[in-house]
Amino acid sequence: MVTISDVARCAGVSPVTVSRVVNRSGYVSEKTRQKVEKAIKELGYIPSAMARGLRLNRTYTFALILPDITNPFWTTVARGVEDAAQQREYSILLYNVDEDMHKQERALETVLSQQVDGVLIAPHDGLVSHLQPLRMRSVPTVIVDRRLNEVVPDWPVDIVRGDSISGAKALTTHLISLGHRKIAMVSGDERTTTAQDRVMGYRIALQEAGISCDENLIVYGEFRVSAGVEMTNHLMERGINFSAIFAGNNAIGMGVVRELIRRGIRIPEEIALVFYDDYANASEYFPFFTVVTQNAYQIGRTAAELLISRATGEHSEPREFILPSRLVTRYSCGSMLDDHHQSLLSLPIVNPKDLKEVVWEVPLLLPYPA
Amino acid sequence: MVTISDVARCAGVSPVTVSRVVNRSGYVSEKTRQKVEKAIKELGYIPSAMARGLRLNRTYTFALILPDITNPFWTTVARGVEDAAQQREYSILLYNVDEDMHKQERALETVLSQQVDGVLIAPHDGLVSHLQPLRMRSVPTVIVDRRLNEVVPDWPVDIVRGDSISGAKALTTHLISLGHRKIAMVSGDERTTTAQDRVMGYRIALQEAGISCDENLIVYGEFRVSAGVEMTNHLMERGINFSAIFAGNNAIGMGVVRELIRRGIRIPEEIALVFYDDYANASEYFPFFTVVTQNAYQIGRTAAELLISRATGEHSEPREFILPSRLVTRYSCGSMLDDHHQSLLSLPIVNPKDLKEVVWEVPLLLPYPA
DNA sequence: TTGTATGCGTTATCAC
DNA sequence: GTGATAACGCATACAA
Repeated sequence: MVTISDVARCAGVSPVTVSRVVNRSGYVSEKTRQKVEKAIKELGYIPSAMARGLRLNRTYTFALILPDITNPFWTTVARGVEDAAQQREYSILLYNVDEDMHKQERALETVLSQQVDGVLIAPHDGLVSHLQPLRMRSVPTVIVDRRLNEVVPDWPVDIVRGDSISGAKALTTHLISLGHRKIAMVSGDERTTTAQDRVMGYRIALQEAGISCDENLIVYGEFRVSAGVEMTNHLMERGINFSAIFAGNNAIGMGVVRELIRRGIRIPEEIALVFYDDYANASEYFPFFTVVTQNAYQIGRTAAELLISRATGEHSEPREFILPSRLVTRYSCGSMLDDHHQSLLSLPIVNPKDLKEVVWEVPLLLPYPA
Repeated sequence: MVTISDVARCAGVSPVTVSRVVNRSGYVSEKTRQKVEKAIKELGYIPSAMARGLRLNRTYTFALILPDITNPFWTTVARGVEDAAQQREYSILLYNVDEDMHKQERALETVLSQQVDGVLIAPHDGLVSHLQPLRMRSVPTVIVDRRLNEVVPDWPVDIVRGDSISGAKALTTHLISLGHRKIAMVSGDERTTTAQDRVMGYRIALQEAGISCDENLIVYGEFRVSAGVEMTNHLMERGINFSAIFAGNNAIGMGVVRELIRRGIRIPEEIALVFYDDYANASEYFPFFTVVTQNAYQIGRTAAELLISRATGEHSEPREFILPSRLVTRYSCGSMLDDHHQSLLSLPIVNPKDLKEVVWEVPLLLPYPA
């Protein structure tokens, strides 16, 4: 390996001078600079980020801890994070933790040993205790698309997320406005704050519509396609009566679709369906369900930028960004469509030319009482 | 920050002893081990991976350089890589390079400075010169889902990929067997070896069927949805005559679908469509096109395991793994379906219960002449 | 403008 | 069994 000393020897100067040239710090005469640069090129010298990091206590690396890099929502978040990081010369260490607390703990431990400059994490639950390692060592942290269940006055975490409560309320209200009264909520893991918020939004919508909430209609599982299949199956097997399904996230929604299709149940004629978050634009190709979409790319980008700003000391007080969501309905959107489009409801697939795409900016309903 | 010396002081031993306890190396008496372990716990000591890396010249980190972490194929590869790495306590540095040679170069430079133990890369093109930095510093390297255009006797790179030639040949033959003679090839960037191989397989299939290849039917673009839209548009605008489209990858395929739907062209009645690689199981939900799928997860997993094996010196001679692909056809697969299923062709969407799913292991056709 | 000395946190080597 | 010493590659404080 070519080190700074090799370059120094080759250029006939001291290592410090090479360092100064590389980092553009301190005074270096034009002549020596050129000598040094020539030597660097000749030897193909590349500074060791590790040695530099050890010395400076800065690695220009962030950790990105996600539940599932296979889910289009999270990959788009990751893409936003990566773009912002790359632009500012930061690298990203990726950890996939599967909504598994054990894996999350291991990832956190590893991350601490790596001395990253910051952590972007979608924590499995809202307990601060599970992020304790980050807090103790005051690692700059941004929480992505989720939130904490507690207020932590002495730990300045930033949060970038959508407003799941208002999004879920919008979806539920949409279904109610179409005449649905029995709406099944097929949710993800109850411990995640997004699952909590989406169920909360669902309850609020029902309450405001004067519909009593049947607890049998609320099912918790995992944020995965297979869980969507299983939960749908479970509901059908138990013979529970409902005319619409609210899928707690995009993967669950795809599972619901799969199971309903398998059973030969037509969407939305027999059972209507709404998703939280689209699934790689599935709603565009398969426009028989309605989605609330968050701008995942922007969430990722904003989170990374915020982390850079915190890591470089540009801000220190905690910040929370709540990005807007949109309700997108392309079909079965009776309450929003005119008669002509209503009549399309009986068709299983519609030529998009005949479709009116309705996009509705979901108003933020914050703050909510605890 | 708590260092090894702090622990040593707290336990009343020397740093070396602490190191021995942490790494289970050398002899340590049971009594001191307990003292040290108590001190570690009390102080919350976490070894610095950086300092250790500097000393050992090993980071337990791999770089994963991908074209597009938003594409379900690559995310599944990434997932396989991550799983294998996590299992062996390796971390993954993720770089997204967008089939952009400039970004790839920057990523490589960064990666070298990080002193990763190995690199997993889907190189933009097959030129060894563009991987020169890795070769010069003999960084253990595995090429993922692509290959090199040159033979490099003195650089032992491993390769894990599918056989795009045979896969593309199978897809093309499938179309030919359905009666198609004018098949448009909507390919990705001509510089990537997968694009080259898939066009090659397409040509071979035509040739074997005695169909002359109309060069106007071959279009090159990017491996993205938007490019799929544009290329389809381009073909239609130029009034070129064809009855089927071969999409060079999954994203392009989704673009083709989007544009055909937009134009109100029915798939496959008016234009048949095949994809290379599925798109998040799109073919399952939307079973009117045929795909060749690679086991992306296995590709990623195998690649990571291979890299671990090389990084730990378990093997040194170059290896190439060619994983099998499958042709999956669920609809419009006239030549493979019986009359009943043939009759389904006129329906735009079919209840999967009525569908015969045909999965065909694509035989490897290697080796091919250069 | 350049160089010397020092230390970042760790572990291999050798001595006791 | 345990400890002192040196070195990994770099950048800072200080001296020249």
